[in-house]
Amino acid sequence: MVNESLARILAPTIKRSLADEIADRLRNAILCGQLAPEEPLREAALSELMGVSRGPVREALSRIEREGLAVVTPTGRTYVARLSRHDLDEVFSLRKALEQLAIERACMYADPKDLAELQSVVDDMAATIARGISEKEAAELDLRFHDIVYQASRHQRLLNYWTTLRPQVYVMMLSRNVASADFRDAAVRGHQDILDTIKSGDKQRARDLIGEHMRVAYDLVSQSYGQPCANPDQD
Amino acid sequence: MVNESLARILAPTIKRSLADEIADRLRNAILCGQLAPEEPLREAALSELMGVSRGPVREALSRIEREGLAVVTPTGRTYVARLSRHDLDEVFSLRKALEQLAIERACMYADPKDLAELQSVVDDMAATIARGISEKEAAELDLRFHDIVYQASRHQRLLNYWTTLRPQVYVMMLSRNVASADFRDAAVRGHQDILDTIKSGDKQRARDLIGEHMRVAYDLVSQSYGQPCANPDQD
DNA sequence: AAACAGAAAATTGTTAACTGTTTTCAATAA
DNA sequence: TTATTGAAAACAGTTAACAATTTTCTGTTT
Repeated sequence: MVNESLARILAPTIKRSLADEIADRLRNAILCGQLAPEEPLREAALSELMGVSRGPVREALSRIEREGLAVVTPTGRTYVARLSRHDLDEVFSLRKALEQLAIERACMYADPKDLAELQSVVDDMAATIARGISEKEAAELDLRFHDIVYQASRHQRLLNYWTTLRPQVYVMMLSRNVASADFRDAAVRGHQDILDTIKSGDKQRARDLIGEHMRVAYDLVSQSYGQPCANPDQD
Repeated sequence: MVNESLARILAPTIKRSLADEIADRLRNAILCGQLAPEEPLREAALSELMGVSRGPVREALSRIEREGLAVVTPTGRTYVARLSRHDLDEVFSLRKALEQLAIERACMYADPKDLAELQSVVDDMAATIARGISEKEAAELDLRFHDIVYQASRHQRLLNYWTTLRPQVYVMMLSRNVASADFRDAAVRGHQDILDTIKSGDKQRARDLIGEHMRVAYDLVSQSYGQPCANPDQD
């Protein structure tokens, strides 16, 4: 066998089906707001617009639906999802449960490479905030940090679940307030604390910290969603 | 508007696509062991066997894969999944996180109908154990109890996640020991305790109880999967 | 024997046409 | 004007054929 870096360069090209690409393009269009909530997603129209047949579009729509970015009526019509406060509560309560599991395992399994990547994201955050951060940048840096935590948790199923929940979290973060003063002040310190706790290996403290982190994230996003829910989960 | 019972009778027939039905049949075949682990799932062969075209079969296979009952190679070949100890650890750690969220919410939202259904399952368990319970019956009654907890949690996304995880849990429970003496002795009391705690509304106690319940379930199934993992999650 | 190359078969990815249902719209009646 | 009906259009579900890729097989070479 040859050396490792050559193996990486010559590694088998990962097969991406048309459906994968179509799903990516649709997801982007929705996340950028080019496809607004409630807008119908018609297989025929999309396939024509995107220059492919209905098959791959159909498959892509099914993924977009799984990710919660589209909803399907009982009669099979698909529309871009409009996320309500109820959705917000569901997404964040679920996310909290997943993140707590992820960070516990990250405490056990994170290797130096994971830790370095986490630190690099925190540093990026500090630098970007210093020169003025946009909503989009704030959301993407934040999510990238958590992506690495899931990666470090060494739990394929957990990562899959996060991958399907992630786009909804992104949509909600973009609906304002994420780059607010509160965020700018707290984000760097908050994520650095989490990283330090992962390094320390203190699972219980990590759990508590990420729980609080989720509560803060929820509150921040919550302002854009009308009157809050009676009991936004305290424990 | 007419009366309620008539409305129920004349209610719209839920549209089930061919893909839905094919997925059900494939899932059953796998759960019954008629399709053994590693067995290839070929679109053409299955479509012929099941008397439909490849389209619905393709869609069904994608769902079966999502449920973890099948795996797809990088080149698109699909096989019945063989679940390893590593999968067992993943499934049960994830399940624990989901169940803890579910039961907390069940403490808040369960209505008398949910509680009655839970009690009825516990009673069924007692009766079935008294007359000799099979592996299959044990697994199905156990899962039915937890289904109701998720239903009572009033959390659509959480229920969806459970629905995709459930078949893997079922497979693992069937791989022996679930109807063992340990199970028979503990199952009824264990589930009754959980139900009573939901009734009491004590979220923290419910969380702890279901956490312990998951540990017991893990240990029971674990025996069939070779040497245990270093740290099967203690907290 | 083991490794390789090339042809043949098998299999998935993609497309386009067909079928049945749902939705829309316009004409008609209350 | 507001319901109701029926026809037309739009749409998703399904199928079958085609294209591209992967796997298997077989003969050849080392």
